[in-house]
Amino acid sequence: MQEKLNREFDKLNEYQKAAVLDYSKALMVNAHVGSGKTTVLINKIIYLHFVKGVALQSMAVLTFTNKAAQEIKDRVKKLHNSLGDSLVNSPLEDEEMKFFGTFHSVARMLLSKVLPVENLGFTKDFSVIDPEEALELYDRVINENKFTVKYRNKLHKRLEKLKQGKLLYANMKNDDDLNEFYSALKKAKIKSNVMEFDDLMEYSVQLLQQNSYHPEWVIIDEYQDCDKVQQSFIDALQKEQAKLFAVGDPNQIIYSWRGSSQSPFEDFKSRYHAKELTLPVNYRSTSNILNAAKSLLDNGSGLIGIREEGHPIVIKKHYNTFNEAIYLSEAIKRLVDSGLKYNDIAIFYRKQKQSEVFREVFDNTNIPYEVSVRKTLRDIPVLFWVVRLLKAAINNLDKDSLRYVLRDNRYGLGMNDKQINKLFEDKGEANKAALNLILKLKEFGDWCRIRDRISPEELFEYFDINLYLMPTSISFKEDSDLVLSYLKEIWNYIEFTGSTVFDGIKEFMNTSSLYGSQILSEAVHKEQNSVKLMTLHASKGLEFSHVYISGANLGNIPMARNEEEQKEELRLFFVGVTRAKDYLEISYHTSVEDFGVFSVPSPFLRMIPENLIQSEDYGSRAASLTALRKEIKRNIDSKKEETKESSENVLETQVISKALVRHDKYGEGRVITEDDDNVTVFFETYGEKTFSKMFSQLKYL
DNA sequence: GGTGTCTCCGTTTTT
DNA sequence: CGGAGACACC
Repeated sequence: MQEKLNREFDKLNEYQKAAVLDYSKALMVNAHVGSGKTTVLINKIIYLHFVKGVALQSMAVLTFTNKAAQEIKDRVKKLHNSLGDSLVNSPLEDEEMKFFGTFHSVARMLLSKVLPVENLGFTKDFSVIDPEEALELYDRVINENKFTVKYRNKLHKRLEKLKQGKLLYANMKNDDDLNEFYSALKKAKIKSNVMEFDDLMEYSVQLLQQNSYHPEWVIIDEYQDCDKVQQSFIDALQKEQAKLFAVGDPNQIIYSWRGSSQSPFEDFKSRYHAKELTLPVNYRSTSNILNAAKSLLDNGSGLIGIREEGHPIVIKKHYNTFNEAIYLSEAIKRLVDSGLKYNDIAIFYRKQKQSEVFREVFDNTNIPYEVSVRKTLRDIPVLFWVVRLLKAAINNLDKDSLRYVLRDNRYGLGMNDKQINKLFEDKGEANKAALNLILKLKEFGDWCRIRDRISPEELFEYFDINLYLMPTSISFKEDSDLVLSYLKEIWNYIEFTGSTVFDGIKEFMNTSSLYGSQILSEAVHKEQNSVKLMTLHASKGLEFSHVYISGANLGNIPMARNEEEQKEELRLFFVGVTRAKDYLEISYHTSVEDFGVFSVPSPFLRMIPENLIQSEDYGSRAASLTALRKEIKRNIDSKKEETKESSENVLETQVISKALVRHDKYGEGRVITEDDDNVTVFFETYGEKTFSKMFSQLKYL
């Protein structure tokens, strides 16, 4: 056993090993990009468990996404079982990792299993509602109390601001009842026994502070993304007693816009007197790519590469996204012909909207692709309807779900609010179908209790679900298959937890909004061998052999804003660049229609040293090079006319000539000639030098 | 209730 | 710039 462990730890490099074998009370691991962060985390857990004898149940392992949590659990399980001496250790059960999960799922677990949530007015089987269910609740509370609330379509944002003590639409002529609404909402949530995502964190922090629970170890993945609430959650869990282990990369802070600290690492170190270790070795990228990435960092010297030089970074100028998409579909076909797989290739962009053109062109050119968009149960209406039906069945207090089931006109009964209110008040002509459904919902608990075994099919029949799916409709087969496979998913869970059908469904439904998208992602990822299209944000944590970053224009990457936000955009760009293992291509467009985006390459491109770059003008091989140039110039000029006032700096540096400039290496010099692409500068000590205009780091004085 | 003017905001997004 | 909503006025 000990030998096996040693062999396992010997696979690590010296820095990784130091982080794993450290036994400080609080340790922060500064894990550079591609340095084996997750491997260290897994080995740390195994080390603590087997060497230091810490039970897995007494570790809280916190991640941001379900995907990361699942990966950690899978890998710990695998490593644990491969090390385990079958005489001493039995295979690892999921139950032992019950405090491994996202911040929200661990908070929920604590609230429903450990902490006295009753003190706040909830019961242990409260359910978690997603933002859209919350919106239904908001509507109901506003209507019931006859509140005046303006800007209803931005209510979620307004509430968020309110919680931060700020106001959206601060200059409203006549105030509305937002504050009153907010306190009424709090009460309504307690009455319906539901919590929103934020409530999970807020309430668990509150109760943790008042009660004496803490785990032995708190282990945090991607610490740089912690927002203030998550930090106080860690603090409340730690309680000056639990030991801490956190990994993260300050160069990859890309979510501070939702309220993470500006310097999470410094905060952590001073708060917990934490020791810091570094993982510097990047195994992922060629040295050209890694050096380009380092040039984007303030202090990239800590990052060490081990790979060969590789292909230069290609920077391509395209007329617009459409032209680029055509070019890419050809390029991708060539790559695949030469042996690369579609899923080795990814295209990143700043905004979801940018994916539309790629989809269209790839559809027409038969390139298999997959776009990462947020998918929830709500994106499959039939499943969402069934979920609401089951929620109403297991919780008769959940009037919002009942309303949804009755109101929905595709699968439900298509009733309006007036009719539903009448039904609830026992007035007027009763709708027979509705009464029948309500009766079934009420009796569901008893129906479950008097049976030992219930199959998904029996449940399907009990509610006459076929009837609601409309057997004559075209989508009937598809819909009923979806429902049945979803029910089977629930039954797997019931079997796994060993609970009764009723309790199992209840537990599953109460948490479905926390894991909803995860269930779907497997269905969505059926097409494995496809080109992946995603936003730069979504690319974090992934890697691909070939990466194309599209639309590196000023106003897009970065979206021109204040300095602090620009720094974050640079880190976002850094994240995108460092996803590439072997080949990186970055494009910018000369014709841009988007509001706020300019026909000018991103200033970030000029930060990359020229010697790492191969700059290509797509279409320059065509005969009409000059025509194309002229067209591009016309475009830039017309855009300049339009936006003369709004954009000062970057445009101007390209208009001034015979100007005094400074170069990092050659010092001060004077511009001699300059055209669309190049600048020739005379330096006192070095003579004449010509630079590519887009990428040289000349400063105009 | 209809119409014209004014103001604010826009992007990224996990749970 | 363009859309959504509030507000003022008829």
